[in-house]
Amino acid sequence: MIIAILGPTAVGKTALSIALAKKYNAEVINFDAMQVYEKLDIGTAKVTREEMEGVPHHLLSFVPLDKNYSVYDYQKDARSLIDKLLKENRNIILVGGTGLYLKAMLFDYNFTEGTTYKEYNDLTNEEILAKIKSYNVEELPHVNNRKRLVRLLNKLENNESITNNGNNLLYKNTIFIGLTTNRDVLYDKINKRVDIMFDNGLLEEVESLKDYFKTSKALNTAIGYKEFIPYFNNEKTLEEIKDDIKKNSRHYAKRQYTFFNHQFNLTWFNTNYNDFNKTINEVINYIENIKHNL
RNA sequence: AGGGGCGUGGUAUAAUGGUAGCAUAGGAGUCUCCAAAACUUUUGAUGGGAGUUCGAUUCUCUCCGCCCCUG
Repeated sequence: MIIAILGPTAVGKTALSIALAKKYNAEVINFDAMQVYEKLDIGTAKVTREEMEGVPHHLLSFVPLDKNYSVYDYQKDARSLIDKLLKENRNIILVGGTGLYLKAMLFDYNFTEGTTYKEYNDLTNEEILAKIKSYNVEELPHVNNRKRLVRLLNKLENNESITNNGNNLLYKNTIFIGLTTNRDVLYDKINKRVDIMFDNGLLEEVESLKDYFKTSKALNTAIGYKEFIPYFNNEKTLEEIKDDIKKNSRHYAKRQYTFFNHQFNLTWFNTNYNDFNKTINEVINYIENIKHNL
C-alpha cells in the first residue's frame, strides 16, 4: 500500500506522516523538491531526527547543495526506491509539497534522456513562439512564459513527443490524502512558522551557506533562502526579508492548492490544531474503509 | 478650547470640474526534467450630508474622524 500525503506548506503533513508510518509500519519517501538537498534544514522545515521517531526516511537530505537535481532525476530515484520497497512488502508513505514530483513518480510521465538543450539566447519570445507555431502545435504556451517556450521548441527540434500522458497511475494500491485548513488559519500558521524559523537560527543557517549562493541553484530558488540575498547586499533589512519569506510562502501555498486539486483525485481532511489525534484517526478510518477496495 | 493641516480599495499612494491610475495585499487559473520555478487572470476605493454646477472625488458649507501647534 502507498499512502500519499499532500497539502500546502505548514499544514501538518510531517506529523501525519509519522503517525501513519507508525500505524502501518511504513517507510517515508519525501517528495519535496527542496528537502532533497543537504544542509537546507531550518528553512525547508525538514523533519528532524527526533521527529522521525525511528521511521526510515528516504530521498531526504541526500543531494549535495551545488548539484542540479531535477524532476527527471527524482523520477528515476523514486521509482526504483518504490519498486524495491514494494518487493520487500513494505508500506510506503509519500510526503511532500511538490506536486510535479509526485505526479512524475506515480503516473506515466515520460521524460527524454540526454537531449541537448538550447537556450535560444539570440531569439525573442515572439520569435520562439513563431517557430513553435510552424510545427502545428495545438496548445501554445503564453508568449511571456519563456521557460515553457524554450522547452517546447527544444522538444520540437529534437523530434521528441509532445503528447501528454500522465493520466495512468502506475501503482494501483495508492491512496491520496489531502491535508488542509481554512485559508486564514493557514496563512496565520505560515507567518508564525517563519517567525519560529528565525528564532531557531535560520539566519545562522543561511549565513553558513553563503558561499554556495554562487553555485547552488537550490539556494537561489528555495523560499527561506533566496530572500536573504538583498540582506547580504545591504539592500533590505532583516524584517523585510522575513516579510518576503512569509509572502512567498503564502503564494506558494495557494499554487499548491491549485495544482493538487486539478492534478490529483484526492480526499481532503481538515487539520484539527487543537487535537491532532482526531485528524489522525479520521484519516486512518478512511484508509481502513477503502483499502480493501483497492 | 483656539489656530492649522489631512481624510482616495485591506495597506501605501497618483490624478482630475467630465471613463479615478499605479503598487502591494487578497481571489481564480495554467502546468511533462529550473516546479519552493515560470507564467496568465481578477474583485475591490474618493469618510457622511448639503450646496454651487449640465456634471463634484475635485470648489463651498457642515458633521464625523485623524494629525500638528498653542493654551
